[in-house]
Amino acid sequence: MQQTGPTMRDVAQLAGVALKTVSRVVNCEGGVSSRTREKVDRVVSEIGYTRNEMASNLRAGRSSSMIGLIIEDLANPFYSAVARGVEQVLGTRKLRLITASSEEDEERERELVTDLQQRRVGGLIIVPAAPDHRFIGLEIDKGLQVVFLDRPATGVDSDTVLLDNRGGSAAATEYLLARGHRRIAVIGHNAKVWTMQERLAGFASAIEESGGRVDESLIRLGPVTPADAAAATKELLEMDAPPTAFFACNNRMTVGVLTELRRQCVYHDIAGFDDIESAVLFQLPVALVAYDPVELGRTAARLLLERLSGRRTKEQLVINTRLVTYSGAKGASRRRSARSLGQPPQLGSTAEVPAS
Amino acid sequence: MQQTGPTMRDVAQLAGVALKTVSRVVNCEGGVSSRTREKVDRVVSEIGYTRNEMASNLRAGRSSSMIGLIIEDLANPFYSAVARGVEQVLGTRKLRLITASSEEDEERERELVTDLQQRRVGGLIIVPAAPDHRFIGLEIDKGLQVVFLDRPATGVDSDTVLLDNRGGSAAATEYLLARGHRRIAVIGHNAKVWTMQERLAGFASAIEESGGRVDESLIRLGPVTPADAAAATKELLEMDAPPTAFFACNNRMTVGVLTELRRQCVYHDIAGFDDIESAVLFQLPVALVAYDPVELGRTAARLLLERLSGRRTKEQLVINTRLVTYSGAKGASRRRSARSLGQPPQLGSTAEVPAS
DNA sequence: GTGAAAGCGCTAACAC
DNA sequence: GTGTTAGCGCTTTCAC
Repeated sequence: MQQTGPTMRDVAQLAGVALKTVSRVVNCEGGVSSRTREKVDRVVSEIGYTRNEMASNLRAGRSSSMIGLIIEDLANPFYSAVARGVEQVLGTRKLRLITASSEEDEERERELVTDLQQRRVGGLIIVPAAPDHRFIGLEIDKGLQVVFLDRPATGVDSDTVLLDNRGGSAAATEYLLARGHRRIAVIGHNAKVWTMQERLAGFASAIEESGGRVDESLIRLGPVTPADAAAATKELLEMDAPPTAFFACNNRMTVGVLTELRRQCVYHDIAGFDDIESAVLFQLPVALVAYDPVELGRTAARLLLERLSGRRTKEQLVINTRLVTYSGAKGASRRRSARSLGQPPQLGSTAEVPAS
Repeated sequence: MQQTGPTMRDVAQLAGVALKTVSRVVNCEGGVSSRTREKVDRVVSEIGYTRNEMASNLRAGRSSSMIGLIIEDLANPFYSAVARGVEQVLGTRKLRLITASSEEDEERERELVTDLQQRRVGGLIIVPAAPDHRFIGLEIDKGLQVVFLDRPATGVDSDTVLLDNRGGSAAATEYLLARGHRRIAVIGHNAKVWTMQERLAGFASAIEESGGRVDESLIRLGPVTPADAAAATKELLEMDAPPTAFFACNNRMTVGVLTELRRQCVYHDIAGFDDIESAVLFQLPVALVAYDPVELGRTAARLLLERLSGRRTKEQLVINTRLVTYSGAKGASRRRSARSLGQPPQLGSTAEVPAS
């Protein structure tokens, strides 16, 4: 773990120049004759000198030129796509990304914030896990720049980037309504999660705008795994007046519902939140709410860069979604038979997509 | 970007103690009376002091207690799972992870290595992109600790963690052979990639061990997207003596082959490298070579920690794979009808799974 | 138990 | 163009 290596002083000594001259050359500051520069450069590559960024940042009173990203789980493709988007934007400014998974654990989230604060990151992008984020408010007051992602933080005011959960869910629901369905089941997980609440709200608003009423007996909240969702689907189908269509609140729910429908050879209409890469191969008709998670990350990173450049206003951006329908037809070579029920993905828009 | 905040001196002054005493308290060094400690702690939380890790590491001559992970693309679920595995192991030692995508670009890879070296990371885990890694050899000689992941690096000698590409491919091929196939097509991408070569070698060895011979006319290398793979499949099926089964060298190829087979309503046997999450729903019989990418990451991280603890030998570990078969039967509630043709996933084994 | 002094590797501010 | 001095925020060393 000891990492010493040659220092600027070593280079200066060997090149027979002053420390500051080496600094000038290494940092391309100019004001050095080309003869001197070459001499220094030669020594640098001879002894394999690498500038110590920690010392550099310390002396200059800068942050560590790193950004922290606290997400739920890096292995989740949604979050890793977000991380990639962040990375893309940061790369243009020579900023590096520290990724850390909170595992939805409130205490771990706090620890990570503290840890990254100690490392003097330039800013933080956080998917809020804790129910209360006032502790981050304190850090923000002390000068930490923060952007919240995917969910709003409670008790704090800072930039936020969200998905259009309501609009997307409403569009999916309208799709099912347009196909004549009046008994639509909803399968989703934990209603405590903000995104889930939003998706339910989108569903409800579409139903109500169509003049219908939400039937609570058709709503099943709680399933986590696809197997849970399949079981819930089975139960729903055994009702006296079973649903004729399904709205699945995320990709795992969609897979679960599809699995059960297929098992029973019942081909009800289904719509779901989140696109699924290999949905073409399901050979079942399904409409999915798609969006670009990489763009979510990029947007958050851009907001953070703006803050680092001095902006102090609070922005809230909503990333649009689009409805993609997979026909399920056997010979279908076109994957997506209808698209963009909402506007195309679009940035900088603070407006939510109205239930069209 | 200026991040000053209160320092230890401020705390010392306000608490009426010496700088060193604050340091002792903050670092839980002991040798401080509880009265003094409490006094210091109070000031710390009053003014919201956070220790500056950069300064701490600098003075102590330590590395930055961060590890760099250079992969191809963080948005690729394979790599993000690897990253998660690395993160899990590092977390136990208060080490943070800097993730960076090389985008398979040789120059970018070099830049990232330099950048992370400048930040004085404790070590590096790299998925080698460049064809030649002698430049990393120089850094290793200077004391950088490196573990290579998923592919061996050429021209350098350091710890390496690989997948059992050959064994997995051989097992997949044997599965097809056991089902009576003698004309097996292979669809894979760029043969310049090491993993692809290994998979082809595994295929060939299985064919040859069965007494058969590899028919070059049935091998299609080049496809990148599923659409490419589908087109290649179409071509193969139009041959005078078409193949009766397919071996797809990665998940995208598998999806492509399946798409085309389904389009033509031809239900040939197919085996592929990489598991696919929603393969149950394909409703097509398929055998996939599965493995645990998180374990790959964990293993690499463990090797790196060992190096950081002083080990100087060179280890090469191979992560086993297993063959998972999806029946494709309509009412199949069991997802996996046969499994573990090879040994179960197992660590620390340097032996390749023999073609069983 | 506590503290004063020195200095990690570098850059800012000023001299020459 | 180049060098000198001071000091970033902390830990080390050693003295009391």
